[in-house]
Amino acid sequence: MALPSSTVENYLKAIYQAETAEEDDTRLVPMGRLASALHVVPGTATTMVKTLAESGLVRYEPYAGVRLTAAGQKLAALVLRRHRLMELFLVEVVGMSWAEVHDEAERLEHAASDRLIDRIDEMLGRPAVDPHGDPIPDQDGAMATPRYQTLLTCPLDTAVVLARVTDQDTAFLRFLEQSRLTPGTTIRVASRDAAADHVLVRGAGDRSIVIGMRAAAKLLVAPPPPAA
Amino acid sequence: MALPSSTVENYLKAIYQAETAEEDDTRLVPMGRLASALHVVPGTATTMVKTLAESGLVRYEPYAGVRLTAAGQKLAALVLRRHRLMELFLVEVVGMSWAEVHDEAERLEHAASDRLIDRIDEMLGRPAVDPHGDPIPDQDGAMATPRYQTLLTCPLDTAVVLARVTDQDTAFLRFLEQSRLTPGTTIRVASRDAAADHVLVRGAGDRSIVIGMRAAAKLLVAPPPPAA
DNA sequence: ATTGGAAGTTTGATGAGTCAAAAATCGATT
DNA sequence: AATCGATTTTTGACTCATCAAACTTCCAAT
Repeated sequence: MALPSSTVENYLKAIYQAETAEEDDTRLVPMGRLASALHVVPGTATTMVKTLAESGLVRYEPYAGVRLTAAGQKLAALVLRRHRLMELFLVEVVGMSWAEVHDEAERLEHAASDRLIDRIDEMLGRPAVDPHGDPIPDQDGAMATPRYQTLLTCPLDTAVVLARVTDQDTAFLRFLEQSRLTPGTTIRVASRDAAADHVLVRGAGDRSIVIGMRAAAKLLVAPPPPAA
Repeated sequence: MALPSSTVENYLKAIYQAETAEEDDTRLVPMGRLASALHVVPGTATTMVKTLAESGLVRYEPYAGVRLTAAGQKLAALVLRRHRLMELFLVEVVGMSWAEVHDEAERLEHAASDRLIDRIDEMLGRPAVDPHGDPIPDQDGAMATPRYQTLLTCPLDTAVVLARVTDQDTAFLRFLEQSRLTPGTTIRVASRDAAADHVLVRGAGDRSIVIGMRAAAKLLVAPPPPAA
């Protein structure tokens, strides 16, 4: 019941993200997925998960997988809160690039006190989302979870607003930045070609960007806001 | 030669600070002092120091003590750089209190990348000292080390500028803040009484503050700057 | 010179987190 | 239903950092 180690925090975070990555959120997270998300061998994940289960943070079903308990969910959400507030802080206040803050926050999230995090939250005006559009949980671990469409599912030739990017890879983010595909930007999907495995996006300034379908699935969009 | 663990960083920092705490900087740091600074038992310090010696970061003389090599000094200075820039950043940019930033920086110094630290350095205008007056090493680990007097040694009834506080204890710092004894303040020592073990300070707004001699030794002062 | 106590070192053990590799289990296909 | 292959679990070992407690060394006072 002492304060969780950063290893424990990382396991909880990874389980949380694996759970919410699937729309079917009743499914257990298999050990293999968890292990590869954390860059450990499967045996390590099994061992760790069993101790997490003993702490009451997860429910573990041998050979089936793992799921967070309410306590584990709350802790995971608070880790995400620290991570996402830190990211936004690094972008807004420190002036770091959108693409590079993830790795930095990955370490700082375990070192920052609640006091510091709350101060940052206040400075930023209690923001709802981080620079990638990921929602920021509040002090109780509660967060809004809007359901977005992706560039694969949204209507063609219709203006939509890029709302969220579900991949933190630096190179990918740098590409998006260069292509002006950052959250808040209004775009439209011109066409999709399953055979070519690509999507043609009409972005800011009517520029055309072709991205693969795997990448397109990572770009979440919302209907444009009612014109101001 | 991989990146040092935060434990290694803490040992180097503690050795560095123990070395420079004494004016006679040719002396070795005894294990006991190091162990108590790090809140470990002496045996632990001995073991760790031997592995540091194998890495070439310290020179270790059994039963005598330990001293940093050039490599160890540089690494220690870079840890202090991260720590002190972080402290100043937390005060200046985040608006945290002088008294509480030390503990926060104690953890963040191990998590912040060089990139972040350099960005902070730039934001703050490449400052020379942190909020406690401690000098900030540059990227190469070099730092100015002015020799100050203390409230025990400076001339009586002479205006001096409080330059540095060599104790990071939160309660002590809070007391100093309350007493307006913060770096940059011009003060004078009205009297010293060895029998009473106290020093009478005339501070800002001519207020009188009586502090013990142990505390007085922690307040370093410089001659006042030539009047502007 | 001896010696007693302080300081330092060694030894054996522990806990956290990890890997490699052997063993067990599950499930999909025949 | 039997089996093969993928996934998962188990086992044994290892590293890092630590402590407790036994042991050694040093030095200052007799």
